[in-house]
Amino acid sequence: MKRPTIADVARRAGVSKGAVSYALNGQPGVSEATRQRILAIAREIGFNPNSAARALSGATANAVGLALCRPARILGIEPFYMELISGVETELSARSYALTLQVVESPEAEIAVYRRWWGERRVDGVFVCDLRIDDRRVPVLEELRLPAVVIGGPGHGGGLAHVWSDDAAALTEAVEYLVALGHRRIARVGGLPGLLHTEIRTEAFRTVCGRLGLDRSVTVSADYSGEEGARATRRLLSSADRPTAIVYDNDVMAIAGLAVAQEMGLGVPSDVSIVAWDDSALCQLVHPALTALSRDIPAYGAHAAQRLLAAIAGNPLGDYQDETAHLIPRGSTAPPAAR
Amino acid sequence: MKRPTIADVARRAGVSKGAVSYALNGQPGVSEATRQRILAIAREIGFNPNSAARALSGATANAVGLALCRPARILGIEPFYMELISGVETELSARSYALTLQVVESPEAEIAVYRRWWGERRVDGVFVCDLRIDDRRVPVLEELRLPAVVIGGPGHGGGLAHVWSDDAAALTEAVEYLVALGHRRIARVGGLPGLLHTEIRTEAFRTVCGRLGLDRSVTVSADYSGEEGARATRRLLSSADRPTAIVYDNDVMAIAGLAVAQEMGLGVPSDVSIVAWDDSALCQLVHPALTALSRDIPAYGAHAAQRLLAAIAGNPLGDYQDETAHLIPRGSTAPPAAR
DNA sequence: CTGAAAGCGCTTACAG
DNA sequence: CTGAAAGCGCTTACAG
Repeated sequence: MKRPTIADVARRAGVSKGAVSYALNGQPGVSEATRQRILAIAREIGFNPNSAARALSGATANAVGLALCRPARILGIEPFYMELISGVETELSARSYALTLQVVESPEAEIAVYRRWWGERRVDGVFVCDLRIDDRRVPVLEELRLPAVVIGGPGHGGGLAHVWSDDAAALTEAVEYLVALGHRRIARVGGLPGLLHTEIRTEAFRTVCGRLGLDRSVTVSADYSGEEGARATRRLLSSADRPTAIVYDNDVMAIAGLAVAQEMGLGVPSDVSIVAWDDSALCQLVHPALTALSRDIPAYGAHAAQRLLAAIAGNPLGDYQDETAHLIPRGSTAPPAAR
Repeated sequence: MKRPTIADVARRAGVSKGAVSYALNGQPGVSEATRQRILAIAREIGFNPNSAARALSGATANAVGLALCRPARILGIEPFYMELISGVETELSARSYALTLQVVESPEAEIAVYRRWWGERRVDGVFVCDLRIDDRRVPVLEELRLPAVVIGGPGHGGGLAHVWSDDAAALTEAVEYLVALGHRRIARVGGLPGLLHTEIRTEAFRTVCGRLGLDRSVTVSADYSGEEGARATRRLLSSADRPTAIVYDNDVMAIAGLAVAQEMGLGVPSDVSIVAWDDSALCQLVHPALTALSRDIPAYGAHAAQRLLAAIAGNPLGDYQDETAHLIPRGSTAPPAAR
């Protein structure tokens, strides 16, 4: 099959190629009657503008990029990214923007991808995930002037726009809830150290525990994987001063923690209460269902996409604070048993 | 920053733009010495070919497409797709191919996406997932002559190349294993009816149960989600003629089934044995860990990508049968208790 | 309101 | 082995 071009439309309509371009792009320069005639013909012959030609003249690729730097085994199991992508897509599809996805091995590789995308003019902008403190990607994106939206924050994104939610407040709510139930020895299994949201949560945990006088609280670091979540839980639950409640930085580690408790013959929630972060469907698949810090991740992605498209269009909207995750109590939390 | 173009490289090297193009693409037409000089300069000034310009003249977009038609809540929770994508990416990145991802709402929308991608020349080829019997996407892709690799099969892909694995054999192995343990009442919670791999498994289940004389075996249909997996399990376990073992079409439903059994006060594996399909890390997160039909999904994706790139290059390699999923026994299966 | 033309940055026959 | 030129299919000033 031969792809129809703008010239085919122009010939059929008896106008110039320029007129067709104006009509298709909603620009002034053609009469309304002509525009409608051209649009009808384009539809009839199944015309779609060649994206390469358009990119070459218009300088917009109509595509945005998302580079993910997590090992395959974590990417697969973490519902977060796919949910985020689903949300991003709803915005992008509506404006016929494509999403270019790339899985990278390291922050350096990710930076190389950005440089290549920029050089190839392959994308008009990018999403930046898993922001770190003093993130080396930020100055590169600023130097390239590649429009970018940081998913996460606040802060540490240089001049890049953030779409973020208040993790400190959410964590504080979870701890206060556990304390209201009567817990005093609360532990936290944190995500990868160095990631900004991990650090924000660690700091918030320290703060709220200090304020409430929970002096035996502790954070153990893990990498968001089930294996490390399990290991951290095993360590916590076999310590002399066993916590009565554990807050996890994602749902995968929380589920692994639940299995470890059951394995060790401890009841959940009778012996240990468990709170998960990120309330994917996973949390309701297990028994007992997990109390979780929930938020609408597809919406989060959609907001990020809106901001990125606005930045690309030259109307940056600045930072955006998304809803704060809120606690959904389920069967995995209860008052601690008297011991 | 101004992006360097081929003209910048040519000027610096004191050669024509054509010579630079030949040098960069490994074509004959420049001496080895000149080629090296040109490559060094390109590297030095950070030149990357503009992908739009290249696509416009060369007719290749250096991108392939993947359209996924599953609701966000299932996409997020099913590790399969992300693992597949990870594997696809390893092949694509190695050849500087980009992956364009699109989440669609319906098979019709997916077909529209293919037509648009083709018309826009946005991708050089596509992956087709979740093949159905008499799949309407197949004739469209053939008509468009858009190179495509079907992930799944065998059969029902028209002239499109398949990368598939023998689900019938894997399912048979699982049932034979359960029978060897002593089970006679085996149920199956199947995936979405209409999907080819679901139908293949349903047929294989019927066949092996017939052969082994398991006349009370039954398949219940679900949609791969945890909710429906739980509902189906609840139905099966509350029936008078309760099965002693259940085989699930994915890991998410199996985990939901495990929770339901525990909820109902049934022991796993003492009262019910559970076998999951697709052995993601999830299966080892729960307690007891799930016996699963395991295969290397990133490798599956990588093979599909190799085939697609070959087809795009004009050297179609034909169908490819990937490894058959093999059973990994874990704690969720055991001989049935005497009743 | 419309048409003819230049130009985006490459690739690739075609001459030398 | 190398250079000059056409062409891919659009967009967008620039004339009319």
